[in-house]
Amino acid sequence: MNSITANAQPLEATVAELSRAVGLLLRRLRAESNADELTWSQTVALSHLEQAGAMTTAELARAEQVKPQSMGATLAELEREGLVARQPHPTDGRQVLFALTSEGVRARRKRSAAKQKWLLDAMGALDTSEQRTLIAAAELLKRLAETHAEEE
Amino acid sequence: MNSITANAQPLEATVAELSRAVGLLLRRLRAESNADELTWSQTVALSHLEQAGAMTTAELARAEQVKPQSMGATLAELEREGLVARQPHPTDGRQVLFALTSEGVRARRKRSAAKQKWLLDAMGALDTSEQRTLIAAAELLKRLAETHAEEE
DNA sequence: TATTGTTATACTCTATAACTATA
DNA sequence: TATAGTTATAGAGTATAACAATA
Repeated sequence: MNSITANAQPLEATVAELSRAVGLLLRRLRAESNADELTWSQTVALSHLEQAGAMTTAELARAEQVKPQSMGATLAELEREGLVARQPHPTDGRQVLFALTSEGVRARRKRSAAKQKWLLDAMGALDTSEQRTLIAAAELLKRLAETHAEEE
Repeated sequence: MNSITANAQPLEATVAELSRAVGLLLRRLRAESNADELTWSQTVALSHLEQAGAMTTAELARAEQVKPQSMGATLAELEREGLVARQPHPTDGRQVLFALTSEGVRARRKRSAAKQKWLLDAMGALDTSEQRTLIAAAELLKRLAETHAEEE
């Protein structure tokens, strides 16, 4: 319809394909994750804690855009497994800080590599320009996910 | 470590970021989907049937890389809601073809636009080169998701 | 009053296992 | 025997609602 051939595809079709691709890939990531002892959600929570040192339930929930109750369930499970531990918040008695235990650190290091190995291998099989596309896309997808719905 | 600056980031970091971005976006897509009367999985199944006309449980399961039992559950729910109907397979008595009913077509058309409206809006807010990146990424993500794990 | 977290409950999505019917 | 589908069961992930403690 116009001369920008790379954009000839209507945005609707791209949205549909992108949605489906994202669904397929996440299902695959979860399935691979299950081969390990950590679930997908647990892995994500642990990696936040590894980066940040200690976070509250509410902070983690905001980072992953889930409800605090949902994150609370994930943290409770990790705590039961001894991978995270609570610390009192220094100034606010309502809040609870969670941090990796030494076993949590160990588990995280040991498993994170193996966990996403298939994706690493699959990405390694792409050529350099394709890898660059995905690096850029990761940033864009994050931005899309964080777009507010209440903009209309 | 080398001169290709766009690739200076280790692939591991990209894999982690891409995984997380995909998780965030799908969670968001599901949440928006719930505002509708169709769930995410139902929507995906309906769009396959809309494109293909009629498909068997096994075909749909393969297309979405889930087990036949899982797809069977989704189809059973859609059937209960009157959005899809069974047809006997012309030559194989074991197989069952599913197709959209007229209500299924109507529901699909009516809802598909609204369903992904926020993503359409969000993508519309990106510039042309960013949109192009996502168009290319959709294809790559699909390819990644379909990579076999058993390659090692 | 507002915020943080917890407990209780339910729904969606998906899997595995065991089964029936047909090829 | 192999394949398509169904039924039963379970676990992960998430949500909403109602509550308690603290700010």
